[in-house]
Amino acid sequence: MPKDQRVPEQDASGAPARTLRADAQRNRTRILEAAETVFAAKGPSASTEEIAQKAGVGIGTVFRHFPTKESLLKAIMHAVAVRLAEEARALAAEGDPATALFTFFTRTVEQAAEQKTVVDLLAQAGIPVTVAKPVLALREAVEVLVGKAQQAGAVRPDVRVPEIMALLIGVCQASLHTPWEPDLRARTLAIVFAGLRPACVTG
Amino acid sequence: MPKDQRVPEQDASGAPARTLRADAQRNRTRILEAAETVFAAKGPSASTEEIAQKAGVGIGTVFRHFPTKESLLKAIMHAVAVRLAEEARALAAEGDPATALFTFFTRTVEQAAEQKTVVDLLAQAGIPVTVAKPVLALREAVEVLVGKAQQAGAVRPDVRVPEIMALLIGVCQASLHTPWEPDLRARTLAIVFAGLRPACVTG
Amino acid sequence: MPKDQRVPEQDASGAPARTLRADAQRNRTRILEAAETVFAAKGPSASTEEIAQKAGVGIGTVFRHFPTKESLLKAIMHAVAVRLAEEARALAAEGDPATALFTFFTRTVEQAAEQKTVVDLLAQAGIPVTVAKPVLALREAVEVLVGKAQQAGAVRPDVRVPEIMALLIGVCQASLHTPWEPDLRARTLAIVFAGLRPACVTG
Amino acid sequence: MPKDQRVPEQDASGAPARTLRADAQRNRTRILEAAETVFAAKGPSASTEEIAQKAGVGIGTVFRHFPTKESLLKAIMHAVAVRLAEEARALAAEGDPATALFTFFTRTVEQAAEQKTVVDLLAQAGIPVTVAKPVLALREAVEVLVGKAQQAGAVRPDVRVPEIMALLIGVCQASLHTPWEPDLRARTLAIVFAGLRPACVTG
DNA sequence: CATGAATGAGCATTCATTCAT
DNA sequence: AATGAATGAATGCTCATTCAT
Repeated sequence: MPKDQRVPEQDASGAPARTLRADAQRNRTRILEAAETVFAAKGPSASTEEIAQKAGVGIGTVFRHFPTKESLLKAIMHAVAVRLAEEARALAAEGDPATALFTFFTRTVEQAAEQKTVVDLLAQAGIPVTVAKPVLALREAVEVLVGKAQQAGAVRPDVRVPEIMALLIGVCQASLHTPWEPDLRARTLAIVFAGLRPACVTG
Repeated sequence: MPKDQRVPEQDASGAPARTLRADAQRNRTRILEAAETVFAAKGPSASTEEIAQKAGVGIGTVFRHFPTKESLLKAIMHAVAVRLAEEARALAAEGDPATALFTFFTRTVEQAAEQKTVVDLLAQAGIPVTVAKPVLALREAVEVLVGKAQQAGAVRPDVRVPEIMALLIGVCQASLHTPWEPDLRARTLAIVFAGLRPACVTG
Repeated sequence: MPKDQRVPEQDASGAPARTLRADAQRNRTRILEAAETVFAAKGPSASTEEIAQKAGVGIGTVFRHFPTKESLLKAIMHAVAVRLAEEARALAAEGDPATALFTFFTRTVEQAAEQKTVVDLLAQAGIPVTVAKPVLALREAVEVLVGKAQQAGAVRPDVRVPEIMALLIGVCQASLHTPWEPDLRARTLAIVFAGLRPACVTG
Repeated sequence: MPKDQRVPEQDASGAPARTLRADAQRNRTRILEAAETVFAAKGPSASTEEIAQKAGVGIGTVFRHFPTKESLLKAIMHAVAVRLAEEARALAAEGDPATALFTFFTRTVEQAAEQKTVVDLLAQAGIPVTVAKPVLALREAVEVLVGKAQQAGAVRPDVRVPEIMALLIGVCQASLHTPWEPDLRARTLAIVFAGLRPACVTG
């Protein structure tokens, strides 16, 4: 029945498997943005109604796009996961292997300080077998970074990915509850990074 | 017929500045215990009714003692803070200065893995100027531990308390979202501890 | 470029007094069929959206043809009424006057067991002055059947149409709530038919 | 914890398995009454809010007593079932065996004409194995009536209970959709009763 | 003081209906 | 004409909080 011009999906934004009319696409984006903002500010218990309002759409529109509050949350998580994974891959491709992991770590923590959502995502990215594809992609990207850092001798060879993820999650979480005074974040990360580097003679 | 012997408040339990009838005091304690259990299991969104039930009292009794759900949460946080501070002080008094901090850190993380409440507390204990007395007491106790560890040469002298608190919070939070496989926790802590120890020749 | 040949309305399908484009007519039919199926299965609380989907048209199209859910329901009722009236007339024309009424009665009940819609229709066909033409047509057709049955001596002369309609409605309704075990329906109808036949010596 | 005077449950009113404070009992009754009225008028799709309003209580109170809309409906059904079963038993005990069944039948239909709820109940009392106890009790009471009527020779011996229930349901349903003109109900019942009575010589 | 019934604002979700494309 | 996205009132249900018993 469709006689309208479909729009190819730019999947980078954690989007649905369907093609949408232009205006629907626009609304979908606005809803996601609003949701990201609101959830970031108030956590996942924020009301769907508020999101609809902030997005400037009716409540029904939100539920047409995301049939469940949880599905909306998931969509945002995916978007964030995709973004982080891209950053990780970019750093792995271009950056200095010896510092890329640390850079990624630092940037992610910086984002987390402002975006509760990043933290919530990472919470899901935890260590166990996570199902969602974008989250897995993120973990794989981090694995690459870790591998390169170890080959470059910047990270001890016996360190494994799970504990790095745990630390990443942890510092991000901490940043939520910590109005990092100017360089507290830097000092905290310095400790973690020092712990990751190969030891020397440690008498 | 006075079955009304007043009881002085034992302030260690983060209690109110009033004296209570013996049975009231008993109820207060039962409510706190129930709340700690329930909140630990389900997080702060657990329903007040459930707590009342577990405590074996009516809802009204809960609200008589804690006029707000939030005030109940706060009371528990205080209790936890007091407990942790005591552990810290005990370790500072008795333990080996070189390891006491690490021991405290490890124990706290272990508790956090089971007690969501510990994590929530630490979140409040963050870095900024926290008002609540018990929380301040906790931070002071940690300061002592850090000081001793530094004097013993077990922690780098330039490390300050705020970043240690941040790491403590972080690893605790992470433990919530991480079904720590057998020794993941140990490996994660190892990295943090390595980062805290004095470096050697680090060229 | 007129692909616009108007088509006169075949009123037998309970349709509107307008002429429609050929494709519109086709859609109208598909919607009615879908609605009959869906309403038959789920009753009148079925969602309009589901009907649109089953008909393979957009929601908007449904509402263009039937400006209200109720109007759609009414249209279906009419269609069913027309069908039943036709059956009644056919039986009156061809069948044995002594049994035609009973046959019609039986067939209708059989249909009702599967088609909630038939029951709903009959509910409207009740006894009072019903406005809708197709429903009146049905009642007239039944009147003919009754008249012939009475002339044939198969039905007591003092029986009137309203109570027959009431019984028809009733047994149909009952069939909805009664997983007729093999011949329960037959036994139930037998009682009704026995009640309709002329008594004998009844002392 | 309870220190208040409990009230023994008068189970005849389809009541819960709990004892209630006097005021709660009062509210429960008012809710049931309101619900019976409202459901009778608008069918089971009537809104719970409306019932609360009519009962003069808050919405929360309704849900405290009946945690689900369906549970409320069920409670009413039970109450009706109990009432009908009592009428049946009373007639079986005191009445003339030859007419008791017919009297019960007639009375029930009379009630149904005004109380949609009676009809809805009977719909559930259908023929199959119904689980709810009060409904079973009703069917058993009817069985007794039928048995006595057959022993008295007022009902043909080959008639079984299921078809009588089906007819009862049917006529009740019909009465809902039929503003029975003065004696239409009587004439309809006359046919059913004639069908139930032993035939004579029926040539 | 203790109790638990009552309250009602708040929330996720559905669905008939409207309207821009 | 057809489409399906948008709308928002309505609904069932939860839960912190109040208050009569």
